[in-house]
Amino acid sequence: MTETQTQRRMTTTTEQKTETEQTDVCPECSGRLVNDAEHGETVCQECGLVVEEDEIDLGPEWRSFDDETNKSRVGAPTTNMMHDKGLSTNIGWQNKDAYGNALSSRQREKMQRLRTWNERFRTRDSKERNLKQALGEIDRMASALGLPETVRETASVIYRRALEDNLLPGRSIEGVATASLYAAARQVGNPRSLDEVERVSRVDRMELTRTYRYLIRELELEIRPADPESYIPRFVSELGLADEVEREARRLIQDAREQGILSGKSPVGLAAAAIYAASLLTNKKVTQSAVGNVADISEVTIRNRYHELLDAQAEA
DNA sequence: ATGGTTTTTACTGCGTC
DNA sequence: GACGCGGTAAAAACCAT
Repeated sequence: MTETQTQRRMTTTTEQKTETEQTDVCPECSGRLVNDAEHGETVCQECGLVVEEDEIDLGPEWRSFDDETNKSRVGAPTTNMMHDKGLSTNIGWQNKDAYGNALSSRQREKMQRLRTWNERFRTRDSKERNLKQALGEIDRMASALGLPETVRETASVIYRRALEDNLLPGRSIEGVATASLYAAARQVGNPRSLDEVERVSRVDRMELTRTYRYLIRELELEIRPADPESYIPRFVSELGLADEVEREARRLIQDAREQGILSGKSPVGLAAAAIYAASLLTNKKVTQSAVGNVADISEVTIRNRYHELLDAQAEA
């Protein structure tokens, strides 16, 4: 591109004061990149390549509505650091008016009342936002895990209780939401393993288990160890196996339970092993690794468990 | 923190298709 | 030779104390 062309382009754009120069260069043609804040784009001056789109111009509005001198609307850019994006009202603590003069005692009392109310509204508002975000999160994870409505409702009840009891401070909304969902799924007998929950959550396993334990303790939730049987139907259908296999697997678990072999072993592992054993007994064989995959259990564990299950079966 | 239990990882050998 | 399976040893994770 020649000098004159560049010049011409520049003169047409310099009027737009919102446009700012950048030091970056175009990945395509090495031309100069220009940030066009008005359209929310970063474009190349040479070839017109749009590098970034959908940025939001947080600056004052360029257009003026009334007289030509006032070209901004009010307020500072918003920030995500505060729950209300810094848009709420703050009332200063000093008993001075806008000019720094002391207030009369009557005025002081009034200001005190205003502070109290403002604080009340603000915290209520913050709780509501908190809840909204958490419930959205619970909903998202629940659908990702294919959990029914009842689980979501239970989860949101648990979350609300946590919020009411002020269990949130020091913990992330994400974490508590995830733990609530995990607890709810177990409570209603439609459990998901920690692995599965962790996969759809934004928090890591440590935070999840820690928060979960905390919730159980503080809210005194009664949650028994998950029943291996409750995992069986889901895994069976994911493997595309017949109902026959499911029945057989259930029977194996029940027999084992009567012999007291179940305690201490991971319920998911037992379910997986029962399915594998059942597939052998019914001649509908699936591989250990296939079962292991849908259940997130190692083949070794399946081997160990299914031997025990078959032994227990022989005893009975 | 610690120790006991369970699960996982990695590796090896065997039989089959 | 790849695959499914069985077994083992050592590491890692989990849990109650």
